[in-house]
Amino acid sequence: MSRDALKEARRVQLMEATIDCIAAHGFSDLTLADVAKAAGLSVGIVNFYFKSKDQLLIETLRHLVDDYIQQTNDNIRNAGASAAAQLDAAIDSDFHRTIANRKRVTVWYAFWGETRWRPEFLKICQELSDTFHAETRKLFARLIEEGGYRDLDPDIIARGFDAMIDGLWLDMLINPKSVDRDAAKRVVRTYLGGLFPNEFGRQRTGGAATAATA
Amino acid sequence: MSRDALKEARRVQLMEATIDCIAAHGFSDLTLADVAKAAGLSVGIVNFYFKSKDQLLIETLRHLVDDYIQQTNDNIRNAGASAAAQLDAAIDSDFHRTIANRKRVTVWYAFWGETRWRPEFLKICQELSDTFHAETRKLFARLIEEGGYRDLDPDIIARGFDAMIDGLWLDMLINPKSVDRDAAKRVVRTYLGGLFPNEFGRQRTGGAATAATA
Amino acid sequence: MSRDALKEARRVQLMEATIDCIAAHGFSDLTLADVAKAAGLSVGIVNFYFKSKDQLLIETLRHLVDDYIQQTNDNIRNAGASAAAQLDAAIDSDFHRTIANRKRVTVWYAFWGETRWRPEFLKICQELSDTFHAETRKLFARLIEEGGYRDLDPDIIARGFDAMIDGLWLDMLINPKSVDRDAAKRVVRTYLGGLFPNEFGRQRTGGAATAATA
Amino acid sequence: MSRDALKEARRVQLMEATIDCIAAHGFSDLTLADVAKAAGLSVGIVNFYFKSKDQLLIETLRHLVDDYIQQTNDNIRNAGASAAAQLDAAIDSDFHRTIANRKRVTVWYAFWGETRWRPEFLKICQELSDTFHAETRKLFARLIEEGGYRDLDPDIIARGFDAMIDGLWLDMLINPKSVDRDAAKRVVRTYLGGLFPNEFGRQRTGGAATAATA
DNA sequence: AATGAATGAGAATTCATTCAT
DNA sequence: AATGAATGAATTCTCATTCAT
Repeated sequence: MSRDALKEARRVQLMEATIDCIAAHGFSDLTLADVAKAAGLSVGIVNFYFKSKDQLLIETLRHLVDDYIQQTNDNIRNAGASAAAQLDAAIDSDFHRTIANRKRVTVWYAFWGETRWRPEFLKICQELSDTFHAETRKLFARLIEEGGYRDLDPDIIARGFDAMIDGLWLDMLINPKSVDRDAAKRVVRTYLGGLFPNEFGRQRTGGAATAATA
Repeated sequence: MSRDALKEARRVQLMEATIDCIAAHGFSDLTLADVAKAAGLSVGIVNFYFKSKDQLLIETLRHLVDDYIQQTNDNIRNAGASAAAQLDAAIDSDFHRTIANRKRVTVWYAFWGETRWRPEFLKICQELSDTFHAETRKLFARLIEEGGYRDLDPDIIARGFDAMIDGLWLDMLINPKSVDRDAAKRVVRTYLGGLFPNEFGRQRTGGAATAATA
Repeated sequence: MSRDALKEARRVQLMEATIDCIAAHGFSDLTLADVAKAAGLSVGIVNFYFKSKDQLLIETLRHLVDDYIQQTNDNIRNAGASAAAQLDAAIDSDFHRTIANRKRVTVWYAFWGETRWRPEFLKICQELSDTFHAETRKLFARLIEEGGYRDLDPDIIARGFDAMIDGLWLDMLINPKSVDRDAAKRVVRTYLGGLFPNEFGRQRTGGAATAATA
Repeated sequence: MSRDALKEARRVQLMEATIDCIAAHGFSDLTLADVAKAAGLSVGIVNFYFKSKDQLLIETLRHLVDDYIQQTNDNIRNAGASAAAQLDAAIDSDFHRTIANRKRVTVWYAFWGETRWRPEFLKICQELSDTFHAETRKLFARLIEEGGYRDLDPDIIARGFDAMIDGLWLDMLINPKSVDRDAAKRVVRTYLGGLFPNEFGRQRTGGAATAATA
């Protein structure tokens, strides 16, 4: 492995360790000593690869965002061509165990909790939010057209869709017993079923698979 | 003022100062010195009225929750008797400026961000979540009955409702320009409009007021 | 003792401890832990009374300067009225054991060594230097007039006087065996003896006392 | 270039880099990383050519001293044969721009400031001091004899001479605007003019050139 | 009840030094 | 010979907590 690649690997190693540590002990109790230990390295190492703790956190958030975007895009791209199928894939993706597991959700909320006072966090979160809103709005616009719906505003529906997912993540965080992955998906599909009965209506249990891929 | 009342007044004063400080500087930068200063008192005071910083935070969260519950209940109680009217009032309440202002939302997310590692926070948040879910589920159950709807699961719909509100708060936190109070309410009403067309349908702009209070 | 006076006393205590520590271990090995220990207090104390280590050093230098100025002024004021007597007192003062002891000289040179990169140090040293140059120039101007000398420039002579004293301090630092207090005074008086034979000439051993107070 | 010569060249390169770094950032902020960077080499290199940071500093001081001695000797040797001419050359030399420039003086004082706690520094400085005192004492002894002076102690005069130069360097460090090279030389010559009127007297501006080379 | 000086544990950060490559 | 990643001890600074007044 080249020296540069090795360096990048170490950085990723440290960012993953940071995520683990936040998940394990929380944001305000995060110490660089813990991170270094989790990465199996020495205390001085973090300040060698990252200018400061702040910088480590910023880059870790960026890492988290990139990861999320890539996985989601992959999952959507693998779905059928119809807007309904892709929305359905988006729902599955957002509650897939590699994305919405307790650790990840925990860390997302940890970052969101600090966002207000860290301009760099905010910027990254805004970018993600904007990117996804644009994406889902496009899907809903296509769905409305493909389904021949009238009087529906894709922007508003997309906002509700995104917000509901974030809110369900919070439920999974706070009430993991009441809200599991499948329950969460059912909730979202009920929302969409009201507005798009042909594509998402009437299936409480089996998902929208049949309709969506039809 | 009695001795106990004075004591309670001091405690409230300190909890409010805590909320202000969290809103101003963040959760992980919160110092008791700041809180004391914001309250116009001396550093030693916090450990006098609260056993520890942790305890102060726990009681502040409780204070926040109580405040939220009381205000929401008041707002719902003042609405009409129908489930639709009360749901409508709940929406208005949740995005009212005394509840969903930037400071409050900021602080909610600050606490939620830490919830995972503080069992006492978690417990309080769970209680709130459960209480409200029970409340909204009841409202939706009544709405379904009152409206003569079939095949709708009040539990699922209530979950989506609660989640969407929390998610919209996050939007207000991250994208205050894109998502303001009115936009947020429209989003929720669009959700309900899909499922309850008679009570919440067809009004994209004016709110559900007409239908709901009918 | 009032609270404010107590606070000031603590500050002085810490500055004196700083001087002791610099004298004992050097400038670049100075740690706040050492200072606190020398003052018989706990580690956190320095940052309680001084904003930072830098600030402690700056104020310590100022303290040192004030001390020096006050002592010197006192010593000069106690001498006779003639310029010669006062210059003689200045020489005695500058090599008096309370001013030019090894500890003090050590610390002066420690600060001078850092002066170049610490604008605040530089400013304080410049002020001292300017103040004293003005003072000695005035004395030499009077001496020239009182003695009826011609073609002597008080400014140049004063510069040489001040410089020689600083340089002799360095000798005392580096070669304490070759240059003691008395030797140093003799050196300065030899300088003055060349220029002011009536007041400082011909006495190699007894000092200028006789002539000066004549 | 032989292996040994190359090695020596690297060592000199690093010592010069050290001098530059001290001049640029100060003694207590000197890091080996800076030195290596200034020398255009890698961090590990210093500990390769010098056993430790301490050793590098000691050898750098030695380097500085050797440089000073060689230049001064050269400058004196090029002067006339008389003691007066050589003393005059010594004065010119000590304030020549290659010796008493701000960078060099800065670094000298940086070392002197640390001298007290570093026995090796002290030893080197003592040697230099002793060497030069012996040298100047010899010159003054010759001057006294050549000029037929009586009752003058060459040892005392030489001490004053050396000290005055060191002190004037301090002035150049602290008050570069008030004390420049020419002013400094005038100050020293005024000192000597008082004691040796025939060789250094009566020229306030033109230097002692005429008398000295006579 | 209230103050605020004092404590000391804990954290980020720096940097001389080592050593595998 | 030279590099630079990695180490870990040391240092400054912060801050919850205590306690004498």
